[in-house]
Amino acid sequence: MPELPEVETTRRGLEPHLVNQRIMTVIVRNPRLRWPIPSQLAAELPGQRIHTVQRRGKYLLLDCDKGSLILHLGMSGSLRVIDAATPPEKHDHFDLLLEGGAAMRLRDPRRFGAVLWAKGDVLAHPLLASLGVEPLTEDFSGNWFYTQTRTRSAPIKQVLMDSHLVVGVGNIYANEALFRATINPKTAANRIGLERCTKLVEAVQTTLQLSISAGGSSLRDFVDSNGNPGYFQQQYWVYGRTGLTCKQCGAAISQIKQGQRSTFYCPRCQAR
DNA sequence: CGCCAGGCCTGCACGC
DNA sequence: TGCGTGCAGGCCTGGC
Repeated sequence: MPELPEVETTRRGLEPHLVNQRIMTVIVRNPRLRWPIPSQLAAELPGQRIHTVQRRGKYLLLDCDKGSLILHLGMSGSLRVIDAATPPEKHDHFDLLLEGGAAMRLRDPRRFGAVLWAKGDVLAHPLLASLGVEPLTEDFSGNWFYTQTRTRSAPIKQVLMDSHLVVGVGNIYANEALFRATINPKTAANRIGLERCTKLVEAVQTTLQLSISAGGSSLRDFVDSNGNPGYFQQQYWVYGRTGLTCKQCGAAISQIKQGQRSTFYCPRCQAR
């Protein structure tokens, strides 16, 4: 389940293998992702050079000569750089063959991911244009978050996961950050004061940073890696720990549903 | 067999 | 009226 740290780790792993590489061939084995992979890619991409590998939210952006390739991993997607001769497996839907014999291969069993092509300003693409602030920049501050949430009466967890406000905070890290900030996930966002907003913003940043740092250790093995950099090393405070004891206070971790998503929290540490 | 997990878009209903 | 907001549905497969 790639969240921002996994996407950023993937970006860092891809970057040295892709930048300044020329695309030789595009292989689409199954175009049926969240949206169809554009059929013109196979004709349009070969010959183009990749200039940068960037990230916006959970989208990876490969800036090429004549446009940008937009990649999203959905919830089960992974990207690897492998030898182009490696036989594809069942859910390997998309390859970019590079000069020199390497390939970037997308695997996505559940096909919630996306491969799209944007000409011109990629950030103006409909999927990217209305995204919120990047959580690891100064734009995401306690003051800003406090101001933004005054009109939001929804539970703080759902507001935190609104990608039109702040990007990259998925279910796992929303739960973890709220624990760190000792805020109850059900609290209405506009009932959280400036001080606690600041605490929450810092908790989000700490949670994401720590996770990126953990994922970084697998970067060296990105080529031929399992394609899930960092993901298996996670240590969670609350996520997936229903009924287990809180690592902070020993109370039993609760699980509830919010907006059709599972929420985990410590009823004692996160009382309000 | 049924249910659940996950990201996030789309479409719809609601209130100011 | 129009907009912001919040809710629900849908897309998929693997694992229990």
